[in-house]
Amino acid sequence: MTDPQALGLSPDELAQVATDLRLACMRISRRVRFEPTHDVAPHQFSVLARLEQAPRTPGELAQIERVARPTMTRTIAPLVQRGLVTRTADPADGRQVVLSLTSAGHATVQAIRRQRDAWMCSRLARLGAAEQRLLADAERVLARLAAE
Amino acid sequence: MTDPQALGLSPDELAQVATDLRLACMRISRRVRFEPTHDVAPHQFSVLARLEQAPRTPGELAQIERVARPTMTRTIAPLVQRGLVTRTADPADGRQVVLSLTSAGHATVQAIRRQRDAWMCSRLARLGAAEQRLLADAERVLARLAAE
DNA sequence: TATTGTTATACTCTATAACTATA
DNA sequence: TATAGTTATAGAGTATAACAATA
Repeated sequence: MTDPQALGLSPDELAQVATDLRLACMRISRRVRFEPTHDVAPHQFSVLARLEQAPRTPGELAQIERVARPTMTRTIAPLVQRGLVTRTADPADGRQVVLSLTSAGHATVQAIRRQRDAWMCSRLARLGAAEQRLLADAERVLARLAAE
Repeated sequence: MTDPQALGLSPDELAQVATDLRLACMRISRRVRFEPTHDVAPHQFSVLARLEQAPRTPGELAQIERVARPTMTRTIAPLVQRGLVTRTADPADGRQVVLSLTSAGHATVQAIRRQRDAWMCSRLARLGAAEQRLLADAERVLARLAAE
């Protein structure tokens, strides 16, 4: 097993790739986030995306998003006021409130997602076939990395 | 030229890769940013990193970071107070102030960068040799994408 | 008494408008 | 008069502490 092709990168090479890959991901993330949104701030979008999966109480959302409960109260207020989220009383526990996406909320989440995808999609389209396949393969590894 | 290997991905495949790749980059970026920092907020780190390249005036920094000048004034203040940045008068133009990193500022930038790299580096190290080389190649394409 | 959610208050980051000093 | 920077003030987003309603 002395075939260099079978070996991983050297520690130095690995460190260089780590730095460059991290920077590239952060820059892409930044570019995507700076794309025009439907006047929905990042923390608001996070909440809408969570509620898209399933209705949640404010307390659950606070825990998921790792913010204090009063912070979530204030994050939710304008979303309810704008008609993107509805509040319903929990029949089983009078203390709790259940938040759900309205149809307008669903539409907003999808529109923002489409915009963000469009940024990446237009850039991928300009690449050559080999590079497109390279990124398609790399994406699977990156997704695993991010999920760890 | 009907060899399918020579063709790019189909529009549907491209859209799927765009979505997945974007999400992976955003998640990695988020994970890296959430690593413990030396009590330096993201916007403060941006300024320190700029000053590492070269000394700058507050006005230049405001323009580069795309914030209002008074915002930059307030961003800089605690960095000067903590001894990470020094202010010197511009001998050629009495209105201007030149900001530079102190040695403590340099050390802080490098320490934060090392921490961020460590997150990515430890994960790359666990990958197989082929995946490491795949990401090394993909990084070059991603960097180009981010720079556009 | 413990828990869910809100209100009260304060700190940080951002902005625009007004001010000071220099060109 | 124009420019660089700061100060004044205000609007979000965040936090902790105190409160109300319910379990």
